[in-house]
Amino acid sequence: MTPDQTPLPSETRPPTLELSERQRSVLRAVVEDYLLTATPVGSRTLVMRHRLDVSPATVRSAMAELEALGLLSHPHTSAGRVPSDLGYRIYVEALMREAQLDRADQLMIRHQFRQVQLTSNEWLRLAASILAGSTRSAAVVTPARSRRARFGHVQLVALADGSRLAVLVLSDGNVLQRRLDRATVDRLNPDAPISQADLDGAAAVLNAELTGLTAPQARRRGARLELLPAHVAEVAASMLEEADQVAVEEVFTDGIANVLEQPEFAQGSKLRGVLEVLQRSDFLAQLMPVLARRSGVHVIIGHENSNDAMHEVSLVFAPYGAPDRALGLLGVLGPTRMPYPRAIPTVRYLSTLMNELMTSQYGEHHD
Amino acid sequence: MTPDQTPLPSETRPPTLELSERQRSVLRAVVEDYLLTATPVGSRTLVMRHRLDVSPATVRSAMAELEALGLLSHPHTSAGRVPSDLGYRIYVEALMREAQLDRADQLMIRHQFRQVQLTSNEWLRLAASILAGSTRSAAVVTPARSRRARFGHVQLVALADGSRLAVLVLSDGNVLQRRLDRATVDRLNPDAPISQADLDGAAAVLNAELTGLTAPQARRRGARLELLPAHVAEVAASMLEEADQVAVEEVFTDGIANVLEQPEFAQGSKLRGVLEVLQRSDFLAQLMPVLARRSGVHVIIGHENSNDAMHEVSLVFAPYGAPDRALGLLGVLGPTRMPYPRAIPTVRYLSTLMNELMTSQYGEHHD
DNA sequence: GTTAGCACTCTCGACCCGAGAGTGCCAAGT
DNA sequence: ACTTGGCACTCTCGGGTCGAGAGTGCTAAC
Repeated sequence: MTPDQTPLPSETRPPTLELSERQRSVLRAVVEDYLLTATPVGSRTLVMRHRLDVSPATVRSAMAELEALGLLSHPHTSAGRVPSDLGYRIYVEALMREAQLDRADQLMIRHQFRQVQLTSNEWLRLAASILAGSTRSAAVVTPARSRRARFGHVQLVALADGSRLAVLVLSDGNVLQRRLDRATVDRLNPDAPISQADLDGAAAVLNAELTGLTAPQARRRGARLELLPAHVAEVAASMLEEADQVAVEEVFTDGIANVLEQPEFAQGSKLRGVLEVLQRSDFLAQLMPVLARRSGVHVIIGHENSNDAMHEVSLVFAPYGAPDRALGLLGVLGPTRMPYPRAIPTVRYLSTLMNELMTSQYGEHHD
Repeated sequence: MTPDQTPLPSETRPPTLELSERQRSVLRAVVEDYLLTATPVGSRTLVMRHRLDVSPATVRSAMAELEALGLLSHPHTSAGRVPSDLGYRIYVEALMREAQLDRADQLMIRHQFRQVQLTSNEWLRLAASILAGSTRSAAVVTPARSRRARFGHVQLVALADGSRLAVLVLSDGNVLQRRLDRATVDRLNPDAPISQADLDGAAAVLNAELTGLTAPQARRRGARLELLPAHVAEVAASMLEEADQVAVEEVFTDGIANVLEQPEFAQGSKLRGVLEVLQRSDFLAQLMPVLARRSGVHVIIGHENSNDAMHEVSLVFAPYGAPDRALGLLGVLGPTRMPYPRAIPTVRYLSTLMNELMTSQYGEHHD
């Protein structure tokens, strides 16, 4: 029942489970209290609020031990204790209870997805919105893309205004479209065929050439594309380029306002760096291979994050999509004082749900 | 040379131009000083910094007059003056200089658009990024959509996994795609034709039925769609539905972090309401008709905004796109202490640039 | 109409101080 | 050996005071 998280590259295993039963329950109580109140928690209030059947003095000594182990910290003498990043990790891995989302919540979420006939992008939007609302944190969802997608089907359409539309279906289920404006069409091929029939012929050539190839393979075969009519070759090259930038180019976020409300980020400038990193798409792109290595929920707490700007936030993320096909990311971002017991099951459930939706949408895969 | 802004529904014209030359120059100096420093500005520093050839005492009396007119306000006795919303408006309409973007900036922006072969959505992303960077405010860009778009061309594609892809080109240049998963295909039509030729035939029927119609017209003709094969009718209905929700469903924002840095929003919770309103798409949808009524830059300052949550922010927005075709919104959002002299020319330039791009992309229109 | 002078007001930061919370340690109890 | 009550100690936080500084409004003189 212990959930499936890992610290990132996780250099060395922390001195985890050498904790006594008392230490464990005190740590759990401190974390859970702090998650709710956001104020350092003292021995007295801890005993009262969590019905520990010991005296504050006993709790104090346990706290001192936990602090020596690096799981708790003191803002200053004579304030209560606050969990350290390591403390949160122990909590998440060993102390947190109930790692399953309520049946009721599951149904509610499912219902929202069922309610409307949604297109793929709006699934992502909805997923972000649900994540944000349910965890009161910022949610991030990236579309599912495959690094090794193969060309499926190309379709060329002649439009009334003289421009051309190219639609490319990839094997990972994504659809790319590119429009060639009339100026380009004219430049490339002043007397190009503009009948739909001609374009169908060109598309047939492209399909024969490209279907089943990955973008790099197709590029290697680029020389032979030169034989194609100029305006078709242009489309093909442009498509290749686009299919190749698998970088996460589009990110759906929601609930940034939630994080603004957290006392940790009350003076908004602290969030600035985080937002900027999040915007820079390479951050998520960089996260992708790490998360993709193993399915399930990954938790990255504070300094475990390799990026300096993220030292004060936690991420709860999961990949979704079939591991050998298109992969996307989905998760939440918040202060290290993140409601893990809520966030982790929610992210897990949503990732499995998205898996379901994607396979039902695109059918089983065969290759 | 006076720029082309309007207060929103603008109930009554403010007691605008009854200002003496002295009052005008003092108001201008106060606004420009405050835009830079964000601190209430006093008579002494004003005279020094802006080389007014009068004594502080003279400035003080002018300030008192301006305050009586409601253009300046006092945070408290014995602090400097701060422009009121009305003061900003007078400034924007009558006092602001140089309403043209530098040639250098124009070229730089153009260059960024030229540099990469971008698809339509990435234009929007780039536009938002440029706006945000150039004005140090939050930028908002919505895609161009037409309320009265007509159906252009429908294409149906049979995919390898048994699902169908429908691509619909609208007269406003937008391309919608919808995928029918295999389960739906099977349910609707267990022994549906799956050859591409069959789908081409069905597409031809759809094209004949729908081309040139608006979504409402097409819906009225819905009865006749029943004659179509079930799986095609399903696509058509689903497309109709999608084409009809012209609501601004997708909004590109950038630079929210910029606003977080402004002292006005230092304690982030003030931004919360603003972000929420911005997320709720109906806000922009509601703005659209107002802005669309006249092209050019519209400035909405603080309380001029009908929405309560926006009482402390200013918007500098412009529509883009041909007025009788697809229309989108583009602009920036920041504190009422917005750098208008920078923001207005930038928004104006970007809106004309997007106009250019769209017409060159989609060609001239004929109907 | 403009300016210098002047009394007045208000904020802001520094400082102090006491209350309160919480700790660490020690000695006594079980 | 662990637990507990007691106690001295430390540190923050809020309130209050105070002086400096900035800025105003008014008035009288230019």
